[in-house]
Amino acid sequence: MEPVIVHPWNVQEEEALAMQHQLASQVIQTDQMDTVQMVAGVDVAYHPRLDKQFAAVVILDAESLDVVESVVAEDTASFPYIPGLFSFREIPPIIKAFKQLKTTPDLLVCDGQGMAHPRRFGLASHLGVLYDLPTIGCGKTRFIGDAKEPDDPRGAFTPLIDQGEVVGHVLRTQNHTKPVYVSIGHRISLFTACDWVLKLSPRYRLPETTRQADQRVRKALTASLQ
DNA sequence: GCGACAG
DNA sequence: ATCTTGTCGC
Repeated sequence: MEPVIVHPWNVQEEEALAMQHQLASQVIQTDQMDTVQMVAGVDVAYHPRLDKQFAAVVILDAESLDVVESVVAEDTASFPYIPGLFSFREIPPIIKAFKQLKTTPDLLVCDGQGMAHPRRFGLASHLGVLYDLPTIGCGKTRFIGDAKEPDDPRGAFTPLIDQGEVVGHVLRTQNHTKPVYVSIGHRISLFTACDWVLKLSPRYRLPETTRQADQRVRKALTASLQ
């Protein structure tokens, strides 16, 4: 599948910032999704030299959580890692992987933030707008905002607040386990996003989508080292 | 100026 | 993200 929006990636920091400001206005913060049957997960891994990168996209059956399709693409990173401009480093290889996909997902879960971002346009929002897909940001660690520690039971959450605004939820997906940072990517509400993260994390801290994508991308990376 | 800083 | 040894625990 191809993006519905195409824009240059060989940009400098200043232009990338301007693009984020412009594209952020297109993010939809309410549920605009059909019945979710296919859920996608995406992840990127790096060669020890940090210029070679691999992206994996997996498609899971939303009910059984079985993997029904997976693709991997290799690329050379051209944009440096700059906090706040993460998507300009990771999306190019992800676009390569998406081109190989036969299945169109109904929802995409990303390893990183959505609106929990300085300009409310993290990786998940960027991918959502580019592909016009409902997306969720599910990060392993905090990027911006402050929050109290959520209570013990799985499902408990606290608001993640930045500049007086709720930009995400700190959500506990397993009892006595470090919580994850959930935020709106695109075309979904924060509460629906948390419901999906919980549904996709029946056994482990991270959603199965992220785990499966991570597993495949690591395998591709390891194979390339031999 | 200093500290923080998705992956 | 990746480099790294052991270690504690289910």
